[in-house]
Amino acid sequence: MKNAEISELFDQMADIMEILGDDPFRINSYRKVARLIGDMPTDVEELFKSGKLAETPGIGKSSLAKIEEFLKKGTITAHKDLLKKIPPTLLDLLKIPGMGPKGVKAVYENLKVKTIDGLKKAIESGALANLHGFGDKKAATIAKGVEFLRSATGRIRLDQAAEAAEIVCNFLKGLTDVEKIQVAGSFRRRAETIGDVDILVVSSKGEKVISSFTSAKFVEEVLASGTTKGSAIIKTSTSSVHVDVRVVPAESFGAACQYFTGSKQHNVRLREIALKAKMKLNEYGLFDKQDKMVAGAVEKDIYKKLGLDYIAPLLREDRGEIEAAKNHKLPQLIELKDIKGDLHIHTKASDGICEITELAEAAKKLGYKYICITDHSHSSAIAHGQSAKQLADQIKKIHKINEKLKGITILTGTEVDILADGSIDFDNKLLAELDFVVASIHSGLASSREKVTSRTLKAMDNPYISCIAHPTGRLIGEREPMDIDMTAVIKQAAQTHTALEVNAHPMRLDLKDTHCRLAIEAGVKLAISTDTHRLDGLIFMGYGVATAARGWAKKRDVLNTLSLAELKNWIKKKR
DNA sequence: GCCGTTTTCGGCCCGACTGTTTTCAGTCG
Repeated sequence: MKNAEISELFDQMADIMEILGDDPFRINSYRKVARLIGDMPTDVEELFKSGKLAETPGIGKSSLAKIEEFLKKGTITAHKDLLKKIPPTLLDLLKIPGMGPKGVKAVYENLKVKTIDGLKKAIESGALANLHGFGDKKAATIAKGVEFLRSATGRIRLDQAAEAAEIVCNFLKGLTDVEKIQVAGSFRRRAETIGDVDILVVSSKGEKVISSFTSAKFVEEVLASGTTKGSAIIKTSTSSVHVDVRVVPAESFGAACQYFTGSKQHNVRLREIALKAKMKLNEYGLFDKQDKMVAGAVEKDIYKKLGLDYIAPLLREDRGEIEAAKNHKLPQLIELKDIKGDLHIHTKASDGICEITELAEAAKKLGYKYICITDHSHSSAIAHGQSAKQLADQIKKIHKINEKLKGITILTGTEVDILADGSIDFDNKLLAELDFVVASIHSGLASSREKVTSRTLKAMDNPYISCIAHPTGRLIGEREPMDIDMTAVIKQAAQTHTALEVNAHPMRLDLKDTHCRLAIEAGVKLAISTDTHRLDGLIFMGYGVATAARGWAKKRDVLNTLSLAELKNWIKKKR
């Protein structure tokens, strides 16, 4: 799949044109193509061949020709030509917070700085501070930016963002001048990684609230502190998180929620719709041509006045939700309360740390009707996988526990390894004893596209395998997904009556949102599971539900919204 | 570079904060 490479090339062309001072609107169209291709869950080559790429709004003749060239030759002439115009290392400078295209151009032309190391020297010698348009403070900001780039990956996981949001919200709740608090930004949309946490506050004492925030004890560093906006790095138990707090007037609260929730692309589309209707939309409200506010205090009213159904934050990515809202075709999204059980759980028997009964009791408190115990199979030696005998004993043990247990049922299961040749770690006779089987790949993740794909397809042919767990194997920020043909996997899942897992762990979120959407469109059931190894991991279910919902999942698209009887019937159909 | 229920040419989203300035440019979201 060449989507990521093509997306990267278009972004690079846009970067170079920015440094060269090219037409901003032209640059924007390159960025748009980069985003569109990067977001596509389907192989761009397939879309090109079927002619669907040419129909995609935002991809015109010129971009299409460049993409075609890349598919045929592996390079884009326009990209090579642009690269000749600047030293390629200037693109690294652009990644430094505080350095934009103008700054990069200025240091290159005036100081002959081409690299981050060169920039560091220019900062140390004072040359940067003496440059026209710069100064001591700006040089210091850029020096910090260089450090930031070296230390951090820049983006954090959902659970890390959640902790930061909780710390700051709890603090703000304690301030007397704060009337309302709302977390916005990519965290509200439950994007898979978060850049910074945006928190909105209604208050008439903006400056006071901001200065309280920036001087709070959890603040490591203050980045900005004005009358309506404070920006700081705060300390959590696992990381340092960039948090922005913005104070807005009550009459603009809804507009601010809308604006700061984004995504940027979604907002651009809304403002275009406003302009066409002779109105203006900004973070203070929606205004008619006499500049009179027609909506602002309530977020839903903004959408209503623009002629749209209310769009849930999870869908605000400009992936068709605006058209659907216009035509009253938005899905009724799945919610956490629809979940009736967790189908992927580890215990002490393999690499978990809990007893079966502890997990069952905790799940009961969450309102679940069933859980499935799925310890590893013996090939996963690192995870202390169970032998066939150990699994057989565990089945008996679970039956016994079920006899005494009230209010929740424990299903017997396993997370069985898909071996290198696509065969399964246990024989079918043993698998037939189990209520529910998830299968997954834990070895050879870096092998070829053909290999990892055919292993997965073969596993799905097994009548006892009800679900493929973490289908791409990615670990966000740590490990790339396998090079697996998801179109083929989804097709096979539909044909073989196999569910695909949405692993809810914030480090996995696998399937990801766009793959969820493809699976749903193909009629595949999703199983949202935590894959927990400990008690407190059960609460990650919400991230999985959000990811599925970002893929437009409704309740009926998700396996573990079924009652126990319905679930058993569903499993029986394949056997 | 892309697009069209005002348009095949002429538009293309909007504001806060900062720092370097003498009224504004650059960056960010």
